[in-house]
Amino acid sequence: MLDVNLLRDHPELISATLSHRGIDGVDLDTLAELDAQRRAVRAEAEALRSEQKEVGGTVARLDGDEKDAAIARGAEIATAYKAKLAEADELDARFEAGWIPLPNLVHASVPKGETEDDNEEIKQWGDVPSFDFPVRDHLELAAESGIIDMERAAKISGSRFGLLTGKAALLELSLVRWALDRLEPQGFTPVIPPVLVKEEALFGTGFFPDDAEQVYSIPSDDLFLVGTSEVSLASMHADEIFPVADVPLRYAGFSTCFRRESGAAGRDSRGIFRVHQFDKVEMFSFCHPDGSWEEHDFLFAQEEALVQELGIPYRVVNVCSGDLGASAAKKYDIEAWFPGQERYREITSCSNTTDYQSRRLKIRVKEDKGNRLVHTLNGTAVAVQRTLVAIMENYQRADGTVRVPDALIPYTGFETF
RNA sequence: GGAGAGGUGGCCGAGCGGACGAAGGCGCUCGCCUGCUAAGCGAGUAGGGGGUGUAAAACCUCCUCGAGGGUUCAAAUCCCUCCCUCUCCGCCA
Repeated sequence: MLDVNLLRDHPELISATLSHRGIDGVDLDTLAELDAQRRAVRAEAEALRSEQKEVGGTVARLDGDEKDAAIARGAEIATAYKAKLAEADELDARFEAGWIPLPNLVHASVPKGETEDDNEEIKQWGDVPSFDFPVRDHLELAAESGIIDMERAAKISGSRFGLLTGKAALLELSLVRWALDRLEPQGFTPVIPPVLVKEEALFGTGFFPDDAEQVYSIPSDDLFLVGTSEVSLASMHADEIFPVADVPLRYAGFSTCFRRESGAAGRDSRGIFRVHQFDKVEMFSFCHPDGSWEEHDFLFAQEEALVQELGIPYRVVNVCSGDLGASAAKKYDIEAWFPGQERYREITSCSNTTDYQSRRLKIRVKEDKGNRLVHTLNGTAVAVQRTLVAIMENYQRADGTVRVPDALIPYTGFETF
């Protein structure tokens, strides 16, 4: 959620962001009028309330006719107050309906564009491997050993579910543990959070109302399955005020992630590249509002270090405005090279959501001159399934086996699979 | 799932219809005092919205005592619904 003061003092910044993001049809003038109106009506209601309290206060001290008169007067004011209050509430609701969906202000360095095709490549790392044998994709590589079983997964759960068995399962655990071991010394506290969350958590992080169609819901219990542990990690500190010394506060959350992938019908339908359920280690940081761009670089540096240690060639893209989520002010994606697809595909992303989430979640840092909203940032450490695919395809050998990246061997206990 | 207890400020804890945003204590901050880590004394110490503004300040006002509704001139206090925590029983990874 944006700061309402922007609408009052700098509406041009909002319109700039909207046009940057390619969103039109938002009537800021009407919103501003509605805002002024709701405040005026709220002020009238408050004046009545103040009078009511004053009159009410005299009732206890009066007797006889005077008391009766005060009670009668109080009743009149109470009626008027309730009516005015209802009017103010209604105006608030109308205002919020227009205000809440507005996305975060985008950073000036975000390229303007509509789809991921407009993302700006800013870096390449590593050498795209060349093979002197026919390249297999991850499913072909898994065929012999059967460590990825799509057919049986479909039997259990339908399409877009995967089953990792044997060494694939062990490799997942190795990846997770390896990532946590790298992050903990950098100040990230490992966390295993709930993945079933309340609506407030999704609203607070900006996934509601914008991406509601991507979220699995459990209507019988009013709970939702998270698409990323970012939701849980951000929400765990809702309504808190940190001492300045406590920030940046960093977590590395490990969780299963659930995504409906609605609208992705037909895309990446092969294997475990895009599935409804996957596992991920996610970095999350609550930091001082003056330091979030540095923190963004810091989180991104962790991502690069991890992918580099795995030795997977990648490129970095600065995600364009149209491909940016509502809560992000800026986002870098790392796209790994997938020999099976012969192109770069996203394996991590790192966003600075500035105060967009913290405003909804009411997370502040204590300062002498009033408390300030923290900035929140998130970044993928390891998206297990996609990383597994990237490893398999990049480390494949002529005989169809795969070499385990050196960094993981101490964790896997095996060198090939 | 069954039975009971309870949710108040950073923490503990009073209040159970009227001057209560809230006694008291602890903690913390500042000052004083005491010639030795300690003690004592004084002051301050929740968050948020709106308004006036000499706009850094100061002032006025409203909201918040788990959440939401209701009763009343008036609710932390009474009623209803929901959520959460704790204890005991049952079940269970």
